[in-house]
Amino acid sequence: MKESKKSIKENNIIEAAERVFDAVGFKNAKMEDIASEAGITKVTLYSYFQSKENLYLAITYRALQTLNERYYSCLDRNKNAKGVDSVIALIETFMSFCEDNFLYSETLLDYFSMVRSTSSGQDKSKLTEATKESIYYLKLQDIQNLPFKLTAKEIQRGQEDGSILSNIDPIFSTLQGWSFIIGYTKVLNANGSNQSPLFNVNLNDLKRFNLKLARALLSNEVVANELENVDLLV
Amino acid sequence: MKESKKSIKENNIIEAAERVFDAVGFKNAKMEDIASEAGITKVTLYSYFQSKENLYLAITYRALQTLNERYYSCLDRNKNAKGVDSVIALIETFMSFCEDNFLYSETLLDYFSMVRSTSSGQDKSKLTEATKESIYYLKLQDIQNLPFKLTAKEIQRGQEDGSILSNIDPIFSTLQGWSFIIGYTKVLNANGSNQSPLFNVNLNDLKRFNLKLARALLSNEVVANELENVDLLV
Amino acid sequence: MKESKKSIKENNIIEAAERVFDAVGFKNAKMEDIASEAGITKVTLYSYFQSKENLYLAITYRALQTLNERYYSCLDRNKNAKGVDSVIALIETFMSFCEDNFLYSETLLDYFSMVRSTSSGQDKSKLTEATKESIYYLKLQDIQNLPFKLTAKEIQRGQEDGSILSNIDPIFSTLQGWSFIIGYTKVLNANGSNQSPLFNVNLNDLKRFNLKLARALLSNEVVANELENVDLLV
Amino acid sequence: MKESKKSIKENNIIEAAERVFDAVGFKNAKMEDIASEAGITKVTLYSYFQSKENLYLAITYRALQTLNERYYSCLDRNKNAKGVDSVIALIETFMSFCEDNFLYSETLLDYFSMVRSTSSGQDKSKLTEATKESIYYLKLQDIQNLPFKLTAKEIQRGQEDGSILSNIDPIFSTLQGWSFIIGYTKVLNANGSNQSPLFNVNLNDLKRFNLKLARALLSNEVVANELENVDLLV
DNA sequence: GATGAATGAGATTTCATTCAT
DNA sequence: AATGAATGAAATCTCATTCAT
Repeated sequence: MKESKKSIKENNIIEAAERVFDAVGFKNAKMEDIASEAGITKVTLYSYFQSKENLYLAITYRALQTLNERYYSCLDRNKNAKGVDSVIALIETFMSFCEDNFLYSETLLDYFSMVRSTSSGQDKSKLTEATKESIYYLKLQDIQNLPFKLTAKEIQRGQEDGSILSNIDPIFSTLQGWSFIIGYTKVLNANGSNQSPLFNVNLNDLKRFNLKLARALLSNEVVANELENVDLLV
Repeated sequence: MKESKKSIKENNIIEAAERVFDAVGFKNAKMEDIASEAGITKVTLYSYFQSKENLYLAITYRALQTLNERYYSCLDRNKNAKGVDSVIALIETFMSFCEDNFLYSETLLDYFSMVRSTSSGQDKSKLTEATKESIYYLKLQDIQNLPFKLTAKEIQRGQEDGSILSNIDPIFSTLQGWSFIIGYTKVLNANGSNQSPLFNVNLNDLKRFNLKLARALLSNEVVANELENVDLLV
Repeated sequence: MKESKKSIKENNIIEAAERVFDAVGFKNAKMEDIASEAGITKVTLYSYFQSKENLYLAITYRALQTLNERYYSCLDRNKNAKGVDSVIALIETFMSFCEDNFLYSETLLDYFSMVRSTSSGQDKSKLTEATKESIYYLKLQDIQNLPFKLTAKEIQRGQEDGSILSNIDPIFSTLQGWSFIIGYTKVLNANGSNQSPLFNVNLNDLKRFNLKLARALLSNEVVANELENVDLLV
Repeated sequence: MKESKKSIKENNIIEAAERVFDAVGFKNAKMEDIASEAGITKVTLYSYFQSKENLYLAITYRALQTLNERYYSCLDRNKNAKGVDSVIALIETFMSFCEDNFLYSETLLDYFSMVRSTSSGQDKSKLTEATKESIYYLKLQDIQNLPFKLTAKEIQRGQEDGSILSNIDPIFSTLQGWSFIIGYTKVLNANGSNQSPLFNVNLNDLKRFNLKLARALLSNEVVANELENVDLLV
């Protein structure tokens, strides 16, 4: 089978799996059902994806790829904009991505929970065999830091064009933004959509607030100064 | 068996389960292993906890109870402090709690992911039967909003004592703080501990920054004004 | 479960398997069907016998044990008879055993085909993994030579009591008898029963002839002399 | 493709299959491996032989054809010899054939085990579909009795030329000889070769003894008389 | 006729969970 | 309440066999 054809088939399967996982969750999803949703047999399914976990990681990989693509196209759209605008747009892109794709956002969060700092040689006892053998687990490691790095680079660009405060640490700020996004997404996912209110709060307001906050932290000298002087006392 | 005795045994089991889940994760943990870690047989284990998920929810319940206790004792410690200090202390309490208890923080995040707004009558298709039948699932629903409510009340107290800006919405701010905490915790858990740096960032700095930020957002008029005027442009 | 109980259950399973194998043959027999014939589930079946081949070898072991028992009781019946009579009775016992138990005789023949001289360290490439791991494969090796040895010993007894010619080699004669038995059994099994004639030959006549021949070879000096003088010319 | 070309290819495949079956046995042999041993693909293999069993029966057919050819050439060599010599030569031919071709002898024995008296209308439940549909299964039925018949005819010739006792039944004796051969072969195959001793017996001695015995049974009046008078007592 | 992909049947395994004693 | 055995659901694997191109 030509690569392209094989790839199409893989895509079909992944999409079928996404529908099933989205509908009933990982645990309840049966390989049999995923296969029949994809219009193939279980064995064929296994010939493409060697385990249920591998299939889940394939979806995770797709999620991250999709996110990365959105990042790149966002960067492209903002290549002439100021750095700070681009950074905010990236954060907004991530948030929107999570709003639009419950499954994707969950897979990404699951993934980041799982890796537990792959940089260091930590104990892998929590990884299942299937995960360790998954080709997608490897592939994910190659691109997992991409959104992070792209954001950090954009912050630097902002510092160069003067739109972002020069005394902030790009890495730190990226991590800070990352934690905003995850926090927002988790709250969002615990809710269902940003249309339905959680405790009477419209989650869209939460998003907007986070974005404003991010912008201020990146570029507002007054805010920066004030923060500098906050006394923690803890 | 007297209640107390039974309760002691339940505790032993839960603690054994915590050790096992902590070591190998939920998926890899076997009921058999948990039973033998607790020094009992599988069937006895089942007589106490009717399913693996129920056991996990029992731990989750314990996690939330523990968190709530820490909240209460934090409130007690700060009953004479200003509202804003108390709120910041609560946030710090939650963060520290997550730092100290990887398993507890994961169970809580899992739980909040799972409930997906129990307030509204959403589809429960992703809940397993075991979860629906779990007594701890019910018990959790009774206390799940407690930390949230306590925080909101403390913000109101802060507004009354003048330490917190009067024009902020306590519910909104609580949710905002909640998302900070979750974001921080997820980043933390993806790392391992706040001692080891992630991308060269000391996570303790991230924590301190978040706390400062929270304090500023609650009480700093200048920051509030600046934020008010941020133009999003997104 | 007490040993006895476990043993009873194992027996039930083996008997169920015998019925199924007898009815449809090894290849066509499904573990599922054997399980349900035994009134248990597949998994339980597997907990007793780890593979289909192991189950088959268990039947083989039973076949050999049964044969051995018949040998012992035959020896007991003939303990006061002359050696030659005992030897002929043993051969007749084996033949009858094969007549009565098509499955058993096939399993034994399969087994002896398979072992290919376990005495020497031959290549085991034809053995499946399941066979190599079978406990019954090991157990069979312990008793596989028993009927052979018992026969040889009985020939010696016959030589001592004068009922068997002193110049024959017990081992050689045993092997010779063995090949008679196998030859008869194979012809028999290719037929179905010794009641239905094969090429118009009543197989019972073949059996009687073989027994007569064996007796003559063991004890008839005239025949021995004649054979001695046969010129092969081949 | 011309018939001859097709036939050559078929031969190649059969020979490849023989190598594989010989090396690892029927059960362990994979069609994939046979195909690649033959330098073709699995599908091509299937276009020539419709099933694994059919392929095995093709080998069986070849075995029987080869045996038959050897019988004919043996007959030819002995067309001027006395009947008894010819019969003994036939038996020796069969035995040597089995010595030389482990796989062939096994296929033949498997085949004769399988047919279970095709003369009568027995239940075919143990035959697989693949066997029933095999063209070689049909072809085998046409020639399966040939060695048997040729032997019987040769015995008759011996009776006519006076070299074989007139009062024996050719069919019965042929069957008797057949069972000798099978018995010898099975013992042989359980051993490996007639060079290596089984229980210290040189299998070549067993062969020679069987041949002598056959000759005596066919032509020696003294032996016949003695046998006549053997008392079975069983 | 050749090829790579797919199918179908059934063996085997793993566990959470339940039963019987 | 404790124990060993059994169950049921689903994952996974192995191959002979078939399909589509």
